Amino acid sequence: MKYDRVQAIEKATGLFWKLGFQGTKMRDLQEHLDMRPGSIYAGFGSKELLFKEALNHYTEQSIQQIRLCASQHDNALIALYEFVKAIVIVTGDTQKPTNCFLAKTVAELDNNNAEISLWAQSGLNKVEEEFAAVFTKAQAQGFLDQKADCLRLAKWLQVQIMGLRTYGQLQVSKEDMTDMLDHMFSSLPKAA
Amino acid sequence: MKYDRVQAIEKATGLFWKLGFQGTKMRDLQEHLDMRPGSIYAGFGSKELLFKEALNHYTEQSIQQIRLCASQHDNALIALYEFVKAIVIVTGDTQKPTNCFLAKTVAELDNNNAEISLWAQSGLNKVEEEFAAVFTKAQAQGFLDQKADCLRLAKWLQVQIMGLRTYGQLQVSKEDMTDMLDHMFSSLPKAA
DNA sequence: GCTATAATTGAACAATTGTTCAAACTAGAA
DNA sequence: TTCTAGTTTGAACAATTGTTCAATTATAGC
Repeated sequence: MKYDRVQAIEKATGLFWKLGFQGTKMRDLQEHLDMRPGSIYAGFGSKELLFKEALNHYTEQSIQQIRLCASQHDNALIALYEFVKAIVIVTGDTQKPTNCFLAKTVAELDNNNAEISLWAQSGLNKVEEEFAAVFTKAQAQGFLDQKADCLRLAKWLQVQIMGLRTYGQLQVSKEDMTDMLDHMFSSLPKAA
Repeated sequence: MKYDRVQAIEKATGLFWKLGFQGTKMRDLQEHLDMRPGSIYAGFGSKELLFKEALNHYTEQSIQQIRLCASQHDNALIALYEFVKAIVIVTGDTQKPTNCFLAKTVAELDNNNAEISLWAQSGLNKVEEEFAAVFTKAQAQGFLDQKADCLRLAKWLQVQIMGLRTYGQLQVSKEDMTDMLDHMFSSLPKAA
């Protein structure tokens, strides 16, 4: 029976996310995906190609999450707040790393793996565009100052999320995290 | 002739910083330090112990930089601004990664290398204490609101730096980085 | 059933990894 | 010079790495 491709990519994403590209060994993947090396290579070509699939999957998933949040709240700014909160405030049961897979990949790999790093950077750009779109929506809704630069705000949000997610790997209380999150969003240029 | 220990640690720090713990191979170190494997092991014990030395060196260096900035400016808030600016705004000639070595280490290593990760976290705590001390100084100088929580501000500053340094790895213009940096510091609770 | 195509298996490979250690070298005291 | 304690050397090792491929098993059309 042929293996379930989507499920395999999901499992690979989880492992790569946690261990990184170099930290994940083919034998870890074999165990985690319950696939033999031949099958993995037949299906994905190489460790690097499978990793790129994982980056793509993660990026698409992230964008879907942003759109879901945007559709669930009348106020686009609150939608962004909830999106970030869901990522940053750890709910004890999930085992997902607090870290951003794309940012982690960019940090891990240098020029020896430039292609993978650029792949991850491209994912971050897509996410940033999505943020900008939601800010524009907030502007149209009248929740955000008309003069605000949405592209710049999207960059700013990326920085904030990267900071919070990196910091979240340390032992920080939920209160401190929520505190910083609230402070962050209260500094946005609200409509007059 | 015996090798120069401090210089070796400095070179090792640069390499580990750029390539990470897993990405740096013993043979890279041998080449970079111009030392044979036997000498490295005689001097440092193992790759892991040398890495810890590098983390210590980086942490001490960072704290010294903060103190230097603090001593060079009458306004402690401006001192912090200049410290962050020097780190985040890339001056073309230096080859230092924009990334924070400690944060990168925490991100790279999971529970399989918990000890090293905790070592890096301890370094981040020391730096955070140093930030808190400078904020307290700013308060004493009357540049910061007396009611401000300096420990909380230190955490906030860590988050901002982590965000900016991670984001700085992408292709961003100096203008955008400076813009975010200025915006960041302008949101501090200045004294009335 | 039979055959042909597709997918899976897992032993094996060459390359790379962190590390060791006997031998060679060095510098200073006698 | 001779002795000795401290260093450095680099070939070698066992373990681990990403990857391959001939053999095996499964699937589907007749």
